[in-house]
Amino acid sequence: MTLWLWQFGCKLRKGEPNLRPVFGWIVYDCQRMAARRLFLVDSFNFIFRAFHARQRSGMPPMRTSRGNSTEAVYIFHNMIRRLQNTYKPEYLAAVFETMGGTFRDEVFPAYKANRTETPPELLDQIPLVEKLLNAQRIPVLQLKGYEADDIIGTLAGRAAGSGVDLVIVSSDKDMLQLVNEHVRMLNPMKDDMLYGPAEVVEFMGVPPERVVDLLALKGDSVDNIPGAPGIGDKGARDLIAQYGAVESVLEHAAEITRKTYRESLLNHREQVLLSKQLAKIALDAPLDIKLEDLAVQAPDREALAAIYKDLEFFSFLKDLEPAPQPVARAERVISGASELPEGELAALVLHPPEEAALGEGQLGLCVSETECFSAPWDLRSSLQYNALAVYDWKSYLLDGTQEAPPGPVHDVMLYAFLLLADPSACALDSLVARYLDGKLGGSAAQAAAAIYDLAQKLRPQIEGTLLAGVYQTIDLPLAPVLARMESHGIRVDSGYMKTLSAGMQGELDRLANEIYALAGHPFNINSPPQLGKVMFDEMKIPAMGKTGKTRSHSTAADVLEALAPDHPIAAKVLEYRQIAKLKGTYADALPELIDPFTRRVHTTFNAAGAATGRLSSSNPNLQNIPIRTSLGRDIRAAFIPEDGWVLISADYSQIELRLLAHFSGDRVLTGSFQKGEDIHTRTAAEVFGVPPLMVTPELRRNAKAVNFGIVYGQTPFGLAAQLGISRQEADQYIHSYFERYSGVKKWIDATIAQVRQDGFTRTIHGRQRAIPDINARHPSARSFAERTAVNTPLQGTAADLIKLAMIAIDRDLIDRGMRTRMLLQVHDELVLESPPEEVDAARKLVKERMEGVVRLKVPLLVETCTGSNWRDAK
DNA sequence: CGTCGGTCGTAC
DNA sequence: GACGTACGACCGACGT
Repeated sequence: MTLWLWQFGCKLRKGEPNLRPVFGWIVYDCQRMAARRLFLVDSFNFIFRAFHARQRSGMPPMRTSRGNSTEAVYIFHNMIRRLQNTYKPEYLAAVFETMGGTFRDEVFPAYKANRTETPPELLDQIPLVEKLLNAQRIPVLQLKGYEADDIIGTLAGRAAGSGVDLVIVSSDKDMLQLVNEHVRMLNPMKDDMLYGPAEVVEFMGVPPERVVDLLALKGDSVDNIPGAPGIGDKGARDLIAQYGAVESVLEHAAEITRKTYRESLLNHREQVLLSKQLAKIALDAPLDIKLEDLAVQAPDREALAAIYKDLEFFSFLKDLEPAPQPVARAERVISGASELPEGELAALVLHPPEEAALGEGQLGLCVSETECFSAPWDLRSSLQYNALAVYDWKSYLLDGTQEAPPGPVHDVMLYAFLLLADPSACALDSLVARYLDGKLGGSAAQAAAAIYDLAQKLRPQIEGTLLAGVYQTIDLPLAPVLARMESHGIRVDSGYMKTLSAGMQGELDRLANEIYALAGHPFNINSPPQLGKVMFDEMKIPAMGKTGKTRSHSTAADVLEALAPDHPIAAKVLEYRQIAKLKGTYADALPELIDPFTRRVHTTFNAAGAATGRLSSSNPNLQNIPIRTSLGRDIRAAFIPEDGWVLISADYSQIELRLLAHFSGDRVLTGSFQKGEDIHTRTAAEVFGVPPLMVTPELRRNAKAVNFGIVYGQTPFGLAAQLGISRQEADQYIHSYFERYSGVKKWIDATIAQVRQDGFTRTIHGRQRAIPDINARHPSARSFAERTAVNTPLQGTAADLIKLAMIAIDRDLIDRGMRTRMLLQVHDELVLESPPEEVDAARKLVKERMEGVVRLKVPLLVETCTGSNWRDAK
């Protein structure tokens, strides 16, 4: 049997369980498509520094009840566990030095002569460290005659171009010479600071390839590298900046004006060259290791438990206890590819390795009514079960060039979403409760069994309906497109964002003090109840409205806006709120969500996220980045393209109103779009009975609100509140609108009547949504249902259209071998990034695909803009 | 100390 | 009650 895996999306590495239930030939979970990573731990380096840091801290030494020192073992083991949980590396090894000399001692016997002797209580712990590593099944690398640096350097050289990124875990600045685009250094002693080429320049003042030259000139007392006497850090950096490599500095030694430098270099030429030789990490150690030997494996739990007991690491011991797993059908554990059962169809689930589970994932498989299986899932087992073809699917998602799977593809989440049109009902446990009348078991095998059963139930309900077409032509083909967008992510300028945040904090402090002065005392401005008490009880400002549920005085923006002219505190609270919102939700939150390895922000697009068929975006939500206010647009400016590239934004112009024109066939509205008029100006002219040239900005603004209101089913009350006019005036606006746009009125009435009859509404493509409350007794519930009935076909059809355009654009970009990438979808907008030479072609392609996605009674119009950030690409 | 409903505010 | 679809920050009541 061939089982296909569809590897999707992102976020797994952060430990967020984000499994997508799928049934059939294909399975998908949500794993980022980034390069696999090899973590090499510079073990002694960490052990020494951690040990000495702890000793300096004055804490009492950590011992077992038998009196054995364990602190070095504890700290090291804890660090390894933290690495595994935080970064979920695919490959991991601990690198050690051997006792005895290296080639460096032959060229310079005094090398590292300054090193103090290793204290015996530390030395005694090294075998324990190795024992723990063995129990964790983490390979230990060492090679006689070489230092850990050389082993790491050699593997760094081999990693280049192999598709595997290397992360050196060390706090040794010498190691920075190895850094490049695919090799970074992670310093666990310094809050996991990650050094790429840019950080090396910032920290050392020279690029990685000049780190050796820097050390050769300034020397290193720790390793006893002599360097050039009289030349320190600053001097060395300046000389390198001017002349480059050490050899070149020496060549120009005679022309150096500063006397001490000139003479030092002329007199110590050989010593400097020797220093360079010592500082240089070997890239050619004779290592006999294959990458696959370093793949992370599940630990040997029994062995670990025994060691934890022996060392009295009781907190670690607790983590080892396996979680209880309910068994609902014959469930067994499989251990090898040869045991994979034969079968036509199968449901398969990949449970991501979660935070506490020691980096161990689970694979669940269900092949029949009676049997399901589970197996530990980590990289090693994926390789072992090579029938699962994990990496074929990875490459499919990366470049989209692989063949499609041979059989039908069933995704129960998408089926459920098409059937129910209710995001909250589509989680696997809700589906199990609804359709299987049961409870979801905890194991991956149980989840697979549930998916198997759900697929049997749901597929027949889709079959032969319009929903089958929506599934085949829209939702299923969109899935890999979304996965690619999530995987690409978008760059956020965190330095800029931090500056912005600091400025905002200043403003907040200033405003808070002014507000406290007006109130007479400090209070929590962020708390609506406290603010209400201050403004309406203490300061006796007349209150306007009450909030819905708690019946307390509302402090919402519209209330404060009304009070602002007479009450300075209201104006200041409004300003405070705006800044606090932008700072808390965006400026502070977004930099936190930058993936340290891709250096980009990877949102999750939820295909079952909105009842109308729209997508939703979360972690972070990139569909509500501010644009309306100037300060808000500053946030948007933090979204930037790849260096030297260009952001492209493509917007549907008035897509929902165009769909309204199409559906209603209204003469004025269709005519207006066919002639390419400014739609709000024309509406103002119609509603207010003036010639278009007489429409003032004020009138246009009002007409715009009316147009929006029509799409959302607005009431006179709502329009009045929106525009700050009387109910009677709002009534009049809406009345005139329907008089002039009688086709629209007819369509709205007919749509509501149809939903009353059928109980549901549909998009052009057949996506449907039930609206049971359309016949409800409660007038408010019924009105709500009527507004939903009008809005859903407009919003839902717009969602279907942009999804179809995305599928076409994605296909085109792949077929043409373009480097342009689609990054974001914001309901009626697509954001792409493009290398300069592709920008024009990409703009043309995107506009054509979006405008040509369907033929309506009115044209679709797409505006494209470019810029060096998202704000300017507008 | 964690969960959850309420309020408020961003987006389209 | 009053404008459709989302996500999420913050607060504070409530239960453990």
